[in-house]
Parts: sequence; structure tokens; C-alpha cells
Amino acid sequence: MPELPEVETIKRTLINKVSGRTIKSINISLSRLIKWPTPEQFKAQLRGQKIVTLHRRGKYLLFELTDNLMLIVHLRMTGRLYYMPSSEPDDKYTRVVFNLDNGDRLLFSDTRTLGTLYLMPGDELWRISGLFNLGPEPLSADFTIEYFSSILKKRQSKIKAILLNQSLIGGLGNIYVDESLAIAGIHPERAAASLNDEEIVRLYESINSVIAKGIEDGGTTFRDYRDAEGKSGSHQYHLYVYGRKGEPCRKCGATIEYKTVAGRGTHYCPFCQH
DNA sequence: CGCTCGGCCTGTGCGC
DNA sequence: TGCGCACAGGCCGAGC
Repeated sequence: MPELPEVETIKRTLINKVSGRTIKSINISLSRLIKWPTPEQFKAQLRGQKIVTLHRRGKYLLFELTDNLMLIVHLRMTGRLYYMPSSEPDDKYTRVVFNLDNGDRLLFSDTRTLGTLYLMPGDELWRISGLFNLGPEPLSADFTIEYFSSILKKRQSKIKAILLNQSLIGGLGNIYVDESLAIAGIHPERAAASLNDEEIVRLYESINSVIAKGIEDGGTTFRDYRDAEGKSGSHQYHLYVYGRKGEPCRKCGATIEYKTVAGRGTHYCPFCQH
């Protein structure tokens, strides 16, 4: 479900609530989501740990704990992290509960159960290949126009597939890729290497601006996504193409089309994206 | 090495 | 209304 702006929003709505809290106990109702170490070790090692702070890298959330431990959470398609006051009940899809020292709880909820959790020392993060191989993120200092240009110029794959590849650029997903391409006026099936310098700059700027706007709007809520307080984002009201199949393009009025590109449902304007 | 595709899961919404 | 099928903010591993 969530992409960089949604995970960033969860981080921002959670960091002040959990920082300084100690995890008293853990309830696991679906143990296969715990990928490292074993669920028993996961519980035993987490018990009594204090949460120092919270980080985000790409679509991963990293809870920095005392004793050099890191709790890593990936929400995949439908995962949610909720901060729940002790008075409120769990939701139906709660899979892991972290009981905190103030009586409140941190819930990991997930309908499709594709989410993943890990616990390991901070110097063993290489065990998580998706995290270890993550490329530079939009809006970060290492996501330069030179870097972006260099990864496009040597690849014949469709531009959409390149933008979705987390080892090349960290944090983009299906919504923000479709939006970036629409804003830049580039067709999702173009070979990456076929983009000229002017198109590369346009796409680079579109990616950065749409991610910044997504964060500013608190993410995009289509169905599952909520922040750590259970609130929806508002970027769905500003989308150019995603979820707008059959509706008029905001730029030219042509009908937004939908087809599968790079294995994903893809929305685009057949008139203004070349 | 680079890339594409199927599989992992459950729920929902659409067309017939 | 009921049913079946396609599809859903993601990623990994197999196979070419």
C-alpha cells in the first residue's frame, strides 16, 4: 500500500508518541510475518527495550532501540501501524501488538498479511536485501540529476519499470510513478534510454515535486492507507491520472486510459504523454 | 548482470 | 441478488 509519502507521514505521526517509551510485552497473532529472528526470539529480545527514535528509509520504518537493536517494519500493500490508547480496541486485522509502559499500544495491522517485521542489531541490516540495496530517495542529496540521468541512459526497459525499481530509486510506488510521468508528459512505456535531456530534467523535477506534495498532503488514501492516528491523507484529491480511468485529463481533457505496464495497472493520458 | 513474470494473501467491486 | 473473476499504494525469487 504505502509509498514514501505515506510511510513518511506514519513516521511523523508516530515518532513523538513512541520515542522514549519502553516495550513491556509483545503479542503475535500471525507469526509468519516475523521474518527475523524466530518469533520467540523476537519477543524475548524486544521485551524491556526502550524506543530511542524512529527512522524511515524508502518504504521501510526503523525503530531505533537501546542495546543497538533495530525493529524494522515494512507495510507492503495493506500494512498499518497504529498508536492506540489503552481504552480503544484492536482492529480486526491486528497481527502484532507492542504493549508500551504507559499502557498504550503500538499495533501492526494488515489485511493481506504481506507485511514483514525484523529485529536485529543495527550493524546487521545487510540481512534485509531490499533495505540494503535501496537506491537514493527523491528529495535526498544523493538523488541528483546526474545520477538520475545516468541510470536512465543505459537502460532499455520501460521508464515505468525503472522508476518502480527500489534499488535504483528508493520509495516510489505505483501511484507516484504514474503521477510523475503524467506531470512530466512522458508515456510509461517509453524505453528509459530514449528520453532526451530535457525530458529527463522534467521527469526528475516531477518526481521530486509530487513526492514533496504527497508528504505535504499526508499521503494518498485510496482504501487501506491511514496514518498512525488512523487519519486519511488528502493527496487523492490532487491526482492527475491515478485512479482516474475514463475521466478527463486535467491538462487537456482527453480521456485517461488504463493498461498493464511493467506488471502494474497504469493510468496515463494518451494525448499529453509521449 | 538485467530484466520479466508469477506468487504471496485477503478483500472488494464489477460485470454478467 | 448472487457468483466468479480481476484487481489492489509491494517485493522476492526463479528463470531467461
